[in-house]
Amino acid sequence: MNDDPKQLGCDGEVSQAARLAAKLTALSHPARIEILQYLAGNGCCCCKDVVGRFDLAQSTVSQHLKILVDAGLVRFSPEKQRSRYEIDREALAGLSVSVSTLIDSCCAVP
Amino acid sequence: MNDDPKQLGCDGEVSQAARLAAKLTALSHPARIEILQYLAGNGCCCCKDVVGRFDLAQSTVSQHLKILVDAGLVRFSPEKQRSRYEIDREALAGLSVSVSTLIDSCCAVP
DNA sequence: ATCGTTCATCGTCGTTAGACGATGAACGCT
DNA sequence: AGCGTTCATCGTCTAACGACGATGAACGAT
Repeated sequence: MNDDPKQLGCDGEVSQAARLAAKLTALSHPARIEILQYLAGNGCCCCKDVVGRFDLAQSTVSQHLKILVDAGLVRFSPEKQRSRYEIDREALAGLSVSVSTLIDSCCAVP
Repeated sequence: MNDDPKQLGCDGEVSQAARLAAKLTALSHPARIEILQYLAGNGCCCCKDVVGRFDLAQSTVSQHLKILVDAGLVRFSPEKQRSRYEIDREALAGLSVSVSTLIDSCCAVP
């Protein structure tokens, strides 16, 4: 385990960390955490609902929602007029497992 | 639960999301995830060890380590010459709980 | 005393994030 | 047809990130 020339695996390990980091990036903003909680508490929301809830411009909220959608944490249905945003519970559960796994592996004493 | 004027709690909830977001920001970079794993696997390391492991400049590694330390995920002992960096397992465990709590609360059906 | 190591910090540079207003498309309603 | 709503997108601006090289301090070793 010490004879690696330089960094960390050819692709598998790197992209795994990168994938997790991408999802964590989506979660690493207070507004997005609270938007997620709001979505969770309200099942299904349109952008306007969220806008009315936070002190942010509509474009900003739309951006944050897009980031959450792109990260795969929120599902998006381009409804006719008011698009619907909904928590992706499976994805969130998966992320929870990933984080736990990472942290557990870091906390385990070798 | 719908009569809040605008955003989200006066301070408690907001700063809780902000605090979590701050820690997640530290975790939201592939290099830092891998540095964390490396520290976990090696108990206690100096900066040079990490530098030799990753394909990053010493100053960059030092920066990443500082971010992890500032987030409270890594403990730092300014040893004489080679400073020691060590995983803070308690903090990591606490973060794991925070993330799980957040996600569980988001996955719970109201 | 001098040299090599280690490391934090500074300054720089290019890129991205975060916030906003403005705009225009799509739609419901009258 | 015309109006109001909703929303994604664009452009802009500032601030922060990520990476680097250079520098200097602190220390061990010779």
